[in-house]
Amino acid sequence: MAQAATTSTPPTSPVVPGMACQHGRAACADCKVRLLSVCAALNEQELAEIESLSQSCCFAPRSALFSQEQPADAVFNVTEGMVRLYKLLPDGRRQIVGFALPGDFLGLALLDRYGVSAEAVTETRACRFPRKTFAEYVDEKPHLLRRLHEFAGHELSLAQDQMVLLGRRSAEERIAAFLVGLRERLARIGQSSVTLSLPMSRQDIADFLGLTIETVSRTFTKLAKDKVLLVVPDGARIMNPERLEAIARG
Amino acid sequence: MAQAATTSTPPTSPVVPGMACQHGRAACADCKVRLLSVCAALNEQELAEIESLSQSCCFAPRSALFSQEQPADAVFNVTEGMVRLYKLLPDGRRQIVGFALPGDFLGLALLDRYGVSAEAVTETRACRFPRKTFAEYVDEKPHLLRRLHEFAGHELSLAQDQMVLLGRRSAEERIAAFLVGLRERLARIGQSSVTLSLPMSRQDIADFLGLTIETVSRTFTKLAKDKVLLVVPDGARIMNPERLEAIARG
DNA sequence: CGCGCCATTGACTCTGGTCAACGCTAGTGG
DNA sequence: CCACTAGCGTTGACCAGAGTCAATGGCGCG
Repeated sequence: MAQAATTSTPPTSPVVPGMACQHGRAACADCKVRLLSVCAALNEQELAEIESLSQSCCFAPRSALFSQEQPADAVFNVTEGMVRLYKLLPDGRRQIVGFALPGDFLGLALLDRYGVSAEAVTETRACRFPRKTFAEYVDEKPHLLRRLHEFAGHELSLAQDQMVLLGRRSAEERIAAFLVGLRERLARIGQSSVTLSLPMSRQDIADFLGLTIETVSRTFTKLAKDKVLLVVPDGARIMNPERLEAIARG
Repeated sequence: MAQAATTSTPPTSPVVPGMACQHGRAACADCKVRLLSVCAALNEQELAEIESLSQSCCFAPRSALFSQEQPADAVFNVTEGMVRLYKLLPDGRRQIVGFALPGDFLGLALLDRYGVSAEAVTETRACRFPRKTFAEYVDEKPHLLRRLHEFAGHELSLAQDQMVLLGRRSAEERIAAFLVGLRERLARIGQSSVTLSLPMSRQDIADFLGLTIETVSRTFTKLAKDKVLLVVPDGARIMNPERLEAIARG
């Protein structure tokens, strides 16, 4: 299973090896996702301040950022990669409640314990803030809190859309909505591409959409047979976006 | 279908008839749900201020507080009754994303348009704030924003639990989790009772749990046959809470 | 080369959906 | 006062979409 990320803190460097952090840290001023993230609320001065509160962390695929029910000692700003957020039932059934992309913030609720588990899907980089430090900083920066609240509102809206998907849509509609939604999110962060990259496994997709791996696979095959997509390794090329969107909207 | 609530504003009185508001307004200082609601973040002074910004509204069963996609000109603090929040698919399929109870806040996201529709289930009373006015007030009261954010975090957590329910649980588990969850919420607002009151229709329960009315009915019957519940008009008496909770947790 | 993992496909099952009948209750009007 | 109706909930019979179980294929890696 996923190893725990040993976030040992080298006292002098803001770069934390996490699982295996090869690259040095980019300065916040140069951050590619800055304007997409909560940090867009901050001016130069504040950016420097918050930079000093954070560590840049790398996470290898399948490594955990944090686990459900653990004391929430840190919050994260994802800058690169992809993270799956999930909950487990006692018998092992898993529901993925979201995939976090660059610009997404983990730990919005600022609660004492994590409500979900988070695992890197791909090699992931994130800025890590000790929760208490971060919460204190937020307390003196209302515009940052405002920004966090906007993010929470957006998350809530996505969650409600996902409830509609899980409660009322067919397998084909779920897959279509998933692909359309992911494409939109990737486009918003400047990663639009003819071929949609799907780094997560079929099992991940199934656990996100409330399906089984077999149904996901069959549905991809059907959409490919209908010339809506072309299934490629670790991705899909959307051949007929209008048709896919029509299926997605129900 | 649900009539639109004509929120005609009598210029002198803070009591808005809404659909049919028979009773006068209770002062915020006497508000029964004050400590449960976002208002708990406010001191006496602020309570008076916010009281002057709001109108007390009544909504008859089946009347709309607001509708999805409409411009969000108001936010609400529910003080009495029950509200269903739902989304519709183009073909009429409905997913209820939550039931709001006294103390709940509607319009957390403070966005330009409502993301869901809201309809009174029972006779409902709510404090109505013009969104712009409310947003301006929040901007100068960071501790109120903080409180709103806590509420948003809590909502998000509930939404994630609901995703697990919709994505991974059986019909019986859904019903059990619904009953246990509702009982807990009612207990938290001081409405605990041996017999759980279920003012919403079977169709509402079905649309909340991603089931059909027939499956809801059959599952209630099964739980009754198993002596876990006793089904009564507009409610259920929980005969075996331990068993129900065991089913609910999966 | 062969092992293991993941995805795909097929055959069959089953949970929950669909369709239809029926009953109960509340409201209405003769 | 009671027949009639409308709406909601329950129940039964049947159906279908997705799940389960199992076999196979493809690919990367030791």
